[in-house]
Amino acid sequence: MSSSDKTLADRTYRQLRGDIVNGRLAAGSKLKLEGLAQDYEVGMSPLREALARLMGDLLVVSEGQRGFWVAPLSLDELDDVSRVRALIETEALNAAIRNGDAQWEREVTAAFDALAAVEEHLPHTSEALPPEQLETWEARNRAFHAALVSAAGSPMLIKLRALLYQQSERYRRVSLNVSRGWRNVHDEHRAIYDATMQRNALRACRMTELHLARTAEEVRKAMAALARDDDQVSGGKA
Amino acid sequence: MSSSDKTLADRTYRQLRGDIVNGRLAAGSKLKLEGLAQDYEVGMSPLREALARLMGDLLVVSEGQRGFWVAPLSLDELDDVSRVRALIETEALNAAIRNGDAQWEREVTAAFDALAAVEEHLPHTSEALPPEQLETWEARNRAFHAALVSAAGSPMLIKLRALLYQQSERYRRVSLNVSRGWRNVHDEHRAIYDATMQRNALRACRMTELHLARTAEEVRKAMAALARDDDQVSGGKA
DNA sequence: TGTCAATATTATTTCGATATTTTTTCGACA
DNA sequence: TGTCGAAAAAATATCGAAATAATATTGACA
Repeated sequence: MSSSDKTLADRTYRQLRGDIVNGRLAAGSKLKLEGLAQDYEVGMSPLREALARLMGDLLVVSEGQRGFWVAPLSLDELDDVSRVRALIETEALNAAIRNGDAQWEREVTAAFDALAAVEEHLPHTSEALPPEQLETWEARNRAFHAALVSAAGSPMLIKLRALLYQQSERYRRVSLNVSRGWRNVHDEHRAIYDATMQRNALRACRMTELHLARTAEEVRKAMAALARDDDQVSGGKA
Repeated sequence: MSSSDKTLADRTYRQLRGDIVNGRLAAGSKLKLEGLAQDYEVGMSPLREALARLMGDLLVVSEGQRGFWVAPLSLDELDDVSRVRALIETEALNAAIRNGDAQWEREVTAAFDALAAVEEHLPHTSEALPPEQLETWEARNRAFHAALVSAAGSPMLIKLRALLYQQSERYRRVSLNVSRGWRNVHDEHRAIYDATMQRNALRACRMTELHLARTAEEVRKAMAALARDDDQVSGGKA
């Protein structure tokens, strides 16, 4: 499938990662090895190798001799991830605005335009979004935020940012499955884009912080609602 | 060996990690699977699982169907790691000084005292340090820096800090094998400790930045010297 | 009825061998 | 002599089953 799928372990790693991030594999659920091996059509070796790599991405947790689980999501971790992501993301954006050349500007603009094309006809009401359109938005949102910081000149900062973005994406997908109303996220993206193009690092970082904080707040509400529902359900059964 | 060595893969992961960080496995060297399996007395499955996890720690790199290598060290990456580490470490220290309670103060003090006990009779001259004493210093230095930020209240910040500390340690060990002179690193540790105990976050962070920058500078010189020697050697042969 | 231990079951972990790919070697040919 | 390509060697990647550990079940006993 992907470019660097030289081995089965690579392919399985990517498939599992996608299924965890988009929530197809539920947070906290047990990963039964035999079942996974059948689902992904691989043997134990590449499967375990993929799971070991996912531990490094903080998407999977394990306990010796007891197996693997999808890393759980929690309100506390949401706050933690959001705060650290804001730190890393603003640091990277700041550096990118300092270092970025004309080529970078073109790439950011292209990514922004592609994202804008999807966002301009997002439902403002609480309609459900077709899954295919959601995936397009996710991909372009990811590409836009990645393009912004791509000129930071720091591979390590980029790497940590990618890790944290992925964590955030997991949380965001939860909220998209609960409250299907889209706040005007496009205005926030445009504010970041404009400030970046004006090389106004301070404003670009402030707008980024605001953007991340608002997203986190939305997720927090969705998770709190979910937790209430779960309590009701499990409470009703008990 | 370690506490959580429930599986062979765990044990092998820890052994390999230690051997990479302390330089026993040279940076950039090829990791031949059969040889490693014999050295560590394990089969392919736990070995590959351990290597996959080390990729997440940025200690091992791989290329599909071509195997694994110890992640290389470079001057560029040294700068990158040092800068990002300073960012994370000061953020964490700042939060710890804000949040730390009396128990935290006691732990930091205990870690500092233990470190001081080793550092006070370090050779100021360019004597070589006995390996056993070096390992003691490494362990206590790690424990001191970990204790400082332990009250940051942010698991993610702590996790990223640990990753970056480990990267730095790899580089530092290079310089310790080249220039065996110890600068007065104890004064720097004491300055950080004192400022922290006075809850002077600004000063504590400044002292930390200085400490990290000086260490990086020392490593940079050592690596530059090494690179010159290597050029001579490979140049002489070519 | 409740607890505990022995047993059965299920799941994870590991090994050894095989399949596949890459790298090296060697010889034909220009 | 140098280059190209085919065959041999070496190394990686994968499978399937055996070994090991954790969990669930059962029945004896208090």
